[in-house]
Amino acid sequence: MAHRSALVPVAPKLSSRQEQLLEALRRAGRELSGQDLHARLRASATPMGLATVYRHLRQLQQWGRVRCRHLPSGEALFAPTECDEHHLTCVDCGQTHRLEHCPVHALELSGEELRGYLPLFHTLEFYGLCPDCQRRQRRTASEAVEAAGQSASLPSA
Amino acid sequence: MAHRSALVPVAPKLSSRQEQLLEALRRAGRELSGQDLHARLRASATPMGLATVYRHLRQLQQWGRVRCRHLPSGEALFAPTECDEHHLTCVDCGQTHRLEHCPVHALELSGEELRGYLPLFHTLEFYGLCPDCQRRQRRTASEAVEAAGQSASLPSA
DNA sequence: GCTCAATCTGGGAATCATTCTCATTTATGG
DNA sequence: CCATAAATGAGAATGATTCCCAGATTGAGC
Repeated sequence: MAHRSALVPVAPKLSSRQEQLLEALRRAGRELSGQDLHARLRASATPMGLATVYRHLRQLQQWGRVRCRHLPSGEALFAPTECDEHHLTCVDCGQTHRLEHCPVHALELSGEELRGYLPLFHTLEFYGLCPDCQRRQRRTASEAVEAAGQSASLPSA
Repeated sequence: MAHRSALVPVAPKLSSRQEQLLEALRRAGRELSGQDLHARLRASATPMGLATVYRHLRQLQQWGRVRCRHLPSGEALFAPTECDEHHLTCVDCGQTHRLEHCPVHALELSGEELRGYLPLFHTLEFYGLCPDCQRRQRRTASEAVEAAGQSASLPSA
């Protein structure tokens, strides 16, 4: 991934609260929601209000230091941009798995496609049905078919 | 893209309301939010309540007929899965552009990585700052620097 | 055509993450 | 120590989505 220092127009020194927030994200070792972060910092020596957490998250995102993705539930998850990972998520139960091997290596947009944007980060997310939810849905479907009262099939799963 | 017919466990005939919803999405020619769809259908001969819109959208998503992505604002946008496109979105103002050329062609997960999931769809989204927001931020930053009444420099990183 | 049960539907309340408001606190410079 | 600006957080406001439930619709069986 290209280093941001050369590109970002505002490459600001972070305030101590911003450092604190980013550090908490790094320590977590996994993506956290705004609420998660608030809860974690609440326990620390210098708690941070929810409004402040969200304010800084947005700022850090615009500075390219933090990226954000959304679960199917709508919950927003944040992580440091240097932690560039992708996921496989069940659209039913919401369970998500980190992908070990990034399926795309050099992921970049051409200059033309950039339209003058300053690139900050990207998300690549896969969605599907996890084995449990597949089973549950198959079961429900069978019941529906039975209820529909038919003859022939039930292609033996 | 692999056709779903062979894969999806429940490849159900859609109810007429579900067809109506999917058709509205197709006609729109762009991604729509649940609220958008509700508003559009409200005008039709057979309006659909908000609860029903969301119910069917979820169901269609689990059947692999509809995919969903989230704007930075958290708003969820839906589109038919056959319409497989990606975007470049400004993390500040939220403006989004459709990418004309998909930057990745064959995007697939290995069997091992699938963990038994039934793949339904994926999203690949790029985020950055649009030219306007870059300018605005540069301006703000300069003011800040002036206000800070500098001297030497930003201790680089 | 009629009856009954199961399903579908939509209005409105409930939820919940996020944002906004604004009074207070903190930092900075003089 | 004073004055001004920036940062902060408590709590209200917002807004999308989901939940609840009573009424409407459907389809099977008669």
